[in-house]
Amino acid sequence: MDLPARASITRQPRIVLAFDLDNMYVACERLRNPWLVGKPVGVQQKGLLATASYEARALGVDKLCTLREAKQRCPSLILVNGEDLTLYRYYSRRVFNLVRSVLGTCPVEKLGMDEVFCDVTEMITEHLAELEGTSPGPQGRWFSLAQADPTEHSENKGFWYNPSLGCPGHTIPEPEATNTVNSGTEPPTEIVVASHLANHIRHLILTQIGLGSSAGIAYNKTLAKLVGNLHKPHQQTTLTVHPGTAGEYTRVVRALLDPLDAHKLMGFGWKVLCTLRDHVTGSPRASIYDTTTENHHSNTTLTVAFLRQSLTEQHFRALLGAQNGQKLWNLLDGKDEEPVKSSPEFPLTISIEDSFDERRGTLDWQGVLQEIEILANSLLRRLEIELVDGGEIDGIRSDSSLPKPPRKWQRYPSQIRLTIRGGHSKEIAYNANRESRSAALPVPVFDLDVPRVERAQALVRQPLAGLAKQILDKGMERKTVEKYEVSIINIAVTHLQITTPTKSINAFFSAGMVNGEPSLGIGSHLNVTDDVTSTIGSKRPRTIYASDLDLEMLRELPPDIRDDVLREYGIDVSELDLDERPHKQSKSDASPVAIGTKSEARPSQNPLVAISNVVSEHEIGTSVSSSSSNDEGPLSDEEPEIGNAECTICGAVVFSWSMDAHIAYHAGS
DNA sequence: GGTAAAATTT
DNA sequence: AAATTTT
Repeated sequence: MDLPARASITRQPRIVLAFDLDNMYVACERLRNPWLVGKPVGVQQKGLLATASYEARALGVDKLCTLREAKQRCPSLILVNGEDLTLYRYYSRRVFNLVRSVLGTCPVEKLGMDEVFCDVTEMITEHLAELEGTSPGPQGRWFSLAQADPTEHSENKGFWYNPSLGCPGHTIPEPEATNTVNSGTEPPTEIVVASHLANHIRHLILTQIGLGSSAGIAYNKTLAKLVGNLHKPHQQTTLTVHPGTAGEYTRVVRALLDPLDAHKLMGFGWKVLCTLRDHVTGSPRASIYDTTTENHHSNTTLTVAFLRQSLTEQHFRALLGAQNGQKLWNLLDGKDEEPVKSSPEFPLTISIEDSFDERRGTLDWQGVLQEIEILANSLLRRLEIELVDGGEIDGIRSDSSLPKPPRKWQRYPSQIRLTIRGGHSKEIAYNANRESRSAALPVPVFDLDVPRVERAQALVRQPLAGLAKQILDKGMERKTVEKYEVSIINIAVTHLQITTPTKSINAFFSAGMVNGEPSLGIGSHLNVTDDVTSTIGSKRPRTIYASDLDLEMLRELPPDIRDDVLREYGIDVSELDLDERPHKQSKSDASPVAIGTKSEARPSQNPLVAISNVVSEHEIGTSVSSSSSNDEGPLSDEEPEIGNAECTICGAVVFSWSMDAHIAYHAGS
């Protein structure tokens, strides 16, 4: 053979697409409530602005600023509460499923909520092989796709593209430069075709799901992601140089990477940068949390060029570990062999957490248990949505008219872990003060015949209360003798398995005893002491009216899940006239319903159904900063702050601000 | 910076 | 099993 002996231990370069959904949270909120389209929108999580729409950024709103700053800079900013992630998970999964169905057997990896990597080497190679010896017709080339999900997009078996037009969108280097400056090196056909494929997938995501995206196309993950971020909303960028062209590749990639902050490369996180900085500056501990700037990565920006010139491969291996150091060192040259790993159909862990400020997070033992129970309940709810196959598609029942199939768990977590971060000091480094304990997950939590609240309560009694005790009694800070300071509580289930668990726990549901002691009152109906109930959440439960819910949308839900939703909000199903034709509702006959604060732990609406989560002016006032003069909070008023309006078409009463969207809903159906 | 999840290290 | 690190 003419192959050099043991030619490449190193892998062949892969053709990688990296997709990034544009402004995902805002885009999702706009799908739920089209009234938000074109307006300056901010997504709020706790007291901060998690993200802002491009309109808002144009008006001077920075990401990562406090709500007060945001409102100050841009009074017209519309805030949406984004603490409940259900809606984003839903779209994230739809995008992932769509991409996977288009690409067939090619690996598709989900990175977080809004990013997807695809290794399309196989697909491109096969396509090119089929084209061998043929020439493009008048319409160009036909790219035949893997059999897509027939129910959702049977039309889309492929797409036309014109290879002679080069890559759609931006390229690096620019095509002119390729032709004139260099000796006419054309981009490899495979990367051009991959670029067309990426373009088509973006088109599908936009037309079938309604989300805009950006993409990067390159010969490895790091570079694909990196160039994808170069031109952001609704664009794509292709790095056309092939690693085989060693000289040119190095030149182009270095020109690209050298001026960048190394932090932009995957793997160069805060810790790694601190380690490197300490050794470069020779001043160990110079880079701990900087309280003056309140910035985690600090002072000196380390560029890729600087790192490569001031340190060596050996330094990297010594400082960061032989394996990891080598990988990171190679990254400085844009060398990255990380394979695109197919994301499993089910995650390996599922966790849920809530954060607490001093007000909410200074709790006695009862209070801690109460918060844990709320989280446990949310977690169980999520497990049922995501792990139980009850004919759900993307978390929503598909057809309520079919006989209900037996609800079967698709995965069984076997461990449960409780993590608590104590203390509210600003000084604590990002991840410090976290302690976790884990235990076997009692099998009876899978018994769907037992009401979820009961299973949640049982889970608190065993084993969560015990785990909490272990954590809190081992040197967690407490404010007074009987108050604990907690800033984060997280509950995770892990070790998800396909096989049904066997280990059984005696009398799991029998109330009363924890470790031989009488159990503490946990359920809200139990012997909760004094003011605990009334201080659930940072505000008093807000009064809303049943008519505030979008009845039209609710009617569309299958009865069982709809009832479940309503039950969750404590709404008496009989109050709502859901199964009959809509009749007039006026404010006076709508019944007040108490709803807690919005968060993942306390969802206040079905995020897929509610028209939106727009935060009222008053709430902004409260959450920004406690200039609120009374402990009750301004929202304890009987009157809703927001005007309602009655739909002239169906008579439903909705928020005034959502009427546009409501009308649009009629138009669309 | 809040939330979720994975991988790696101890 | 717990803690750390990254995205």
